[in-house]
Amino acid sequence: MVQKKIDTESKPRGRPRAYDPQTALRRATDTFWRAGYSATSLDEIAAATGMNRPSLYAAFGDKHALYLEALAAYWQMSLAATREALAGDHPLDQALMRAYEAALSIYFSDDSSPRGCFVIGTAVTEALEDVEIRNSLAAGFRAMDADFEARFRIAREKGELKADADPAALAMLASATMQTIAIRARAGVPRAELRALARNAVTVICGQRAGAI
Amino acid sequence: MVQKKIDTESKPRGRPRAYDPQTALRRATDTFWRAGYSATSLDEIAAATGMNRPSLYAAFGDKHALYLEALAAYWQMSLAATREALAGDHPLDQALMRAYEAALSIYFSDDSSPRGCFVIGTAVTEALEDVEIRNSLAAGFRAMDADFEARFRIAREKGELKADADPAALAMLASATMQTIAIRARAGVPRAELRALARNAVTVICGQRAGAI
DNA sequence: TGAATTTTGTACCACTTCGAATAAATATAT
DNA sequence: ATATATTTATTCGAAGTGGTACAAAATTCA
Repeated sequence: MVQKKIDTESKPRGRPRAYDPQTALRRATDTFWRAGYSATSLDEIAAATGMNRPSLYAAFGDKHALYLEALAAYWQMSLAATREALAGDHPLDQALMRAYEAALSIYFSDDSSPRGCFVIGTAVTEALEDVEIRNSLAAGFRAMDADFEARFRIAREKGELKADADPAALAMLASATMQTIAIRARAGVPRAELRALARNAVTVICGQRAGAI
Repeated sequence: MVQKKIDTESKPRGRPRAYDPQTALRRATDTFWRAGYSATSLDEIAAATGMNRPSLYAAFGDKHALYLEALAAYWQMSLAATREALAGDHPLDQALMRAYEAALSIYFSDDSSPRGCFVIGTAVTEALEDVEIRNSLAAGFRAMDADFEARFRIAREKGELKADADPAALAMLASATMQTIAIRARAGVPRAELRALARNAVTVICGQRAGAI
């Protein structure tokens, strides 16, 4: 007699859905990811999700709303991955490398071919003429900067960085490194090369070799 | 009686062109710049250039060929600007800031609104499914990396950097900084903020404050 | 069993897209 | 003048676009 949760147990009235909204959104994301927002047609998304267009509209609204939902979900997943990589008590350089490795496994998550970052690969182009996408971009970058900066602040307190190190400046460089990896992945640079790039960047950022006179 | 140059003086046979290919290409570039490759129609380009579609075809070939030409011209202009900024005998930090200032004045060259980098804003999206664009991207990035690296090598020889500084690693970071500026400009970050970002990055890259213990 | 409800699938619509075919216009050469 | 050469302008067409209307299908409730 215990009603487990409201509406979790009781089946809805009409014809049941033939798709799972979660996986449908993931498939739609994959489709946008390859060709970008404008070059992706609703027919392609319908084919990828196995839904037909009216079902897409019922589930997500129009193409724009669907893309925004995909973008938001990607940010959430992506930022969580970075945050989790930076968490824990690893040394600074290892924590940074964990973040870049996490990013790389997203950028190379497609078996057939590397595709870089969904945000960099699809949202940046649209940002100029689309306020909502532009705002999502700005907010996401701020969040990533903040995550890096928090870690650098901890590092400075722990003595991993000199007392006069600038966490915000280092965070920008860490984000920039993330972005250049995303871009270069889409330009065809192989994963191993990007990993080496990340290692070099980490070395400089941590100040172990960045030589001034 | 002196024939100045072959075919420079002698007018061609038929109806003269109503457009200047140079400015037409520039206008087409501006159009792609705003909305990207896929979202820009030939009609919009025709309107922007004042040409009609058949004339566009006669002059540049199809949409794809036109875009490739615009992309090549942009790379040439953009790389020349960076190279010129890095040339001369300015101190390293000033030379780098000159490069970023040059980039900023390109990214903010439109009076109405900032638009970031043409490459980052339009080519990265298409790179995945378009080999020629992808190759152009890869080559352009290599060229920019090489330009920065050459300057860092000189800096090391001149004693502006420590003897064990890694010019290639620093060049990647310098390129990454350029790219993050390009991306953030398109995301709406104001110019002054990007200039400050560049200054911070230069400070770290030059090793004046990048503090390790 | 039959009514109610929700989703699916087909078909359709108005519009845009790229590309080309064809005719008109404008110049030079003879 | 007339022929020739080249560009411009109009028009067309076939395919694709996002979005919607509507009937068929599949389920629950009474």
